[in-house]
Amino acid sequence: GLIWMSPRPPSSEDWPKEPECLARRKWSLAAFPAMAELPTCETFVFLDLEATGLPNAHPEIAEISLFAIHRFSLEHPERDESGTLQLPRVLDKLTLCMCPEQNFTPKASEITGLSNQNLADNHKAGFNGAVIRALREFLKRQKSPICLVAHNGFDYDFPLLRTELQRLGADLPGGTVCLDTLPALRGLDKVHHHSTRASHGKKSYSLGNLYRRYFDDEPQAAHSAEGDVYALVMVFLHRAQELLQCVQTEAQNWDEIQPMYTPRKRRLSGGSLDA
DNA sequence: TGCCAGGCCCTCTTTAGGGCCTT
Repeated sequence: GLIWMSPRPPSSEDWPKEPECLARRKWSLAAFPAMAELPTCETFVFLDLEATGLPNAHPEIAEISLFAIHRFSLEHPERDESGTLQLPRVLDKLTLCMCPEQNFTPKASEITGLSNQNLADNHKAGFNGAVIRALREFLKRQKSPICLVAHNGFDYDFPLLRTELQRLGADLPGGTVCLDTLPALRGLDKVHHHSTRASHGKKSYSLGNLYRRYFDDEPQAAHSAEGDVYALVMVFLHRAQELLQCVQTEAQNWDEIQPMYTPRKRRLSGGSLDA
């Protein structure tokens, strides 16, 4: 006879016991099956965007930087004689600059050092087909599955990148997942907090402050895309073992990332998207 | 003219407010 394989709703027994960073996570039905099927990510692509403003300004990307690092280098960090963590093997690095059509907010221009005038003076093209092809080819060179990593990425970098891609009718390769180091690190600290409550006051989890706290040093080239990716890689590396565990349960499918805003469609420039 | 992010977290909380975090 026919055996009816009813899909069983997730029960508390299905919730991962390890790592504890997820003890307080609120599970959504949408996230659950994806988590169960998530294969081990091979490559971690750390990324950062500089853009014309914050989400309320409907920003456009002006600079993007990506460092591709294999999980092996994150699992086996190297230190120099003094014990200082060394930047892991960066397999490929891509930094692109583009002239946005949207005006920079004064604050965005101030902190990034980018401006519409300067990018136009340098005859820089916008976020176009050539950018998308470069991104795709860059990702194609990395062993999959790929996990994108960004700080506050769920609320900023990933939705904005999705918006810019959507504007040109493009998207990233299927199967890509993404991780946000901001909630991941907060979650990790929360788990251990009860034992060290009095030791630190309120901690800032901005990328710059994490870097200062972990390395007792000033981040270099802050608010350049490449400088911030460097800081992000080092911050990740400092807690790589824990964060790599979090990926299995905290990562989201790229397909589930909602665009930051609905873009006005733009004519594709910079050539066709066909490979 | 009037609009102007938003999800998460903490707390003097849950009938709420405010700060963080990203540019």
